[in-house]
Amino acid sequence: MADTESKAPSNFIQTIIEEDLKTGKNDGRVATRFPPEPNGYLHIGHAKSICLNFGLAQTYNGTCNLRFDDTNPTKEEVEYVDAIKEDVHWLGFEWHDGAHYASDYFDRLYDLAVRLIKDGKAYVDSLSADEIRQYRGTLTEPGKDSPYRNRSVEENLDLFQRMRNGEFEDGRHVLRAKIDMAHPNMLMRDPTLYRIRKAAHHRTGDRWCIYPMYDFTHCLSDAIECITHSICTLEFENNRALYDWVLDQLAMPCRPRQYEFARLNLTYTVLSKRKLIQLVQEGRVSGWDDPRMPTISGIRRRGYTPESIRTFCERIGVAKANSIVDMALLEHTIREDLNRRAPRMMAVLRPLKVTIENYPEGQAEMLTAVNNPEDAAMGTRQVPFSRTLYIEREDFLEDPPKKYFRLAPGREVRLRYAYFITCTQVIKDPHSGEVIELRCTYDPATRGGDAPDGRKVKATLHWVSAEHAVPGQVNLYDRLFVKPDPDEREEGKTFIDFLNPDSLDVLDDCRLEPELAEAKPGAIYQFERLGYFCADSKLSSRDHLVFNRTVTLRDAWAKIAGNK
RNA sequence: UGGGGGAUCGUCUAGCGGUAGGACUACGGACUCUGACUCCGUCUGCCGAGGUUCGAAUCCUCGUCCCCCAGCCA
Repeated sequence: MADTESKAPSNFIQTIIEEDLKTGKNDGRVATRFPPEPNGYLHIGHAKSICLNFGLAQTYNGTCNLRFDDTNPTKEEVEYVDAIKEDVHWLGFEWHDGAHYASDYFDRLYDLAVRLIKDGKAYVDSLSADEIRQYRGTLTEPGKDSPYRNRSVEENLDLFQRMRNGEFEDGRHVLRAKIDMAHPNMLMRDPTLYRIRKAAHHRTGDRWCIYPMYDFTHCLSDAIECITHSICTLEFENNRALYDWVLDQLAMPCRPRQYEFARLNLTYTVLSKRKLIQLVQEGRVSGWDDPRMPTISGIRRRGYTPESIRTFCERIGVAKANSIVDMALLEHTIREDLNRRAPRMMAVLRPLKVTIENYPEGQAEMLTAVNNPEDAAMGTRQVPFSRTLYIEREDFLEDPPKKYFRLAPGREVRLRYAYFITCTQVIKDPHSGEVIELRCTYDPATRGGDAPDGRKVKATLHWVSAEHAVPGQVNLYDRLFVKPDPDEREEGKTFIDFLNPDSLDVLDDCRLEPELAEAKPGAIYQFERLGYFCADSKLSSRDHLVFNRTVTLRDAWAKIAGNK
């Protein structure tokens, strides 16, 4: 309590809430809601809204409802409601009072619509969709009244009842609010309140053949649930007038207020359900939970933690100006989190054979490796070393450029937690000329990785013992799009044209430190010097290990090398 | 051209008449058995023009640019 009072509001919505609290509005109650339509999977943009709404409830000791905005049976499915629940839970939030559904309010909504008709505030229109569009006017020209606008209350009541009874085909009639066909706000030109849709609803089945529209449903659902602050995104600013109009006509016990904030945009990805569903349907990704997808399920499978997502949502802030957040911030928050908690392991993704010529054949020994230098409590483990090893192909260069510290002919480097080795000979495939093996010598005095004579090496390489290593597949993921803003208009092109052809690189000949054989699906690791990885929650098993790269480590060398 | 919103470092964001601050990025350095982490340092910003004021990102005026709205989607 003292905590929330002493902290300065961190965004304009908190400022509003604190003002409301100060003036005693809503009896000091704060009630928010997260209202997804179950017509797709949640993405990182929704995470912003979830963190905001649930976070506000936590901060001000209020409540936050989960409410499915399920008023369009032709687009909604239970698969989506289940996925949404799972995602909200995974993010770390518990909704108040069980899941709510707008469809739970269909009866009440219907009664309220009848009341509007009785009050002469709504009428059944029998114009076709096309005609309604024509009658609406344009941005600069007023619309004109429908010829059905002045039907009697009795006739409207009768027609609406018969709409409900299923006497008419889809599109034959609609219920409209009677507001003002010349209103400068297009949404106020007699908006549609109900339409006929002879479709089964995922919860109400075929009990209904008329369904309420968003603008009628949302505000009343908020009022029914006694929401105090109804927070939505900027594109609903125009809808606020209608939100208020509906609530003003129907005296509800609670009077919620709508506030709008800018939705999240992220570089190198797209965050619109329409586009994400297209990626899935066209098979550009393996599914909603493809680790390249910005969906919560994709991000989760990629190895992101809920904590890192919440931190991200805090850092991006909440404001009213549209913006595009740099993907680098998201990557920073996951690195920050994983650095603290991910056990370190050694994994060689593109193996290059190394023979330690002066190490006895058939011998092996265990060396002690630190599990996490950031957390001593995570302890140590034993890693086997032997005469034949694998190192990363990119850690050897026959003709190294200036600042390249790694292995090269005649050069000495350290094998992490093991020994100093020196490259004495390079063996190439006689046909291709490709380097296929390195012959090296090791210095037995450097066991553990320190030279008693104090000599230094510039590089430390990760490695695995050939006979002890376990095979595995590693999926290297990169940004889904090549352009920071795939939606940016370019002649004749769509966002599909900017998909990154290299967003997935499957490496199936990787050699992993033995301990990784025990990796449980979803387990997170840092593969030293490479990045953070997680065992794929769907595909990884003891028999076939599959790891997903969550994010690379920051890489100073890549920058140096890349700049030339 | 109607109505509704919005403009602060490269990016996101604070500021509420009194020295423009933070985070990310970038760059430089220190440290290092991960070219990681950590630490230190540097660069860059109030959309423009007027006005009010001792003093303006903040108040006023006039512009400019950007976003949203013409679904029986949400």
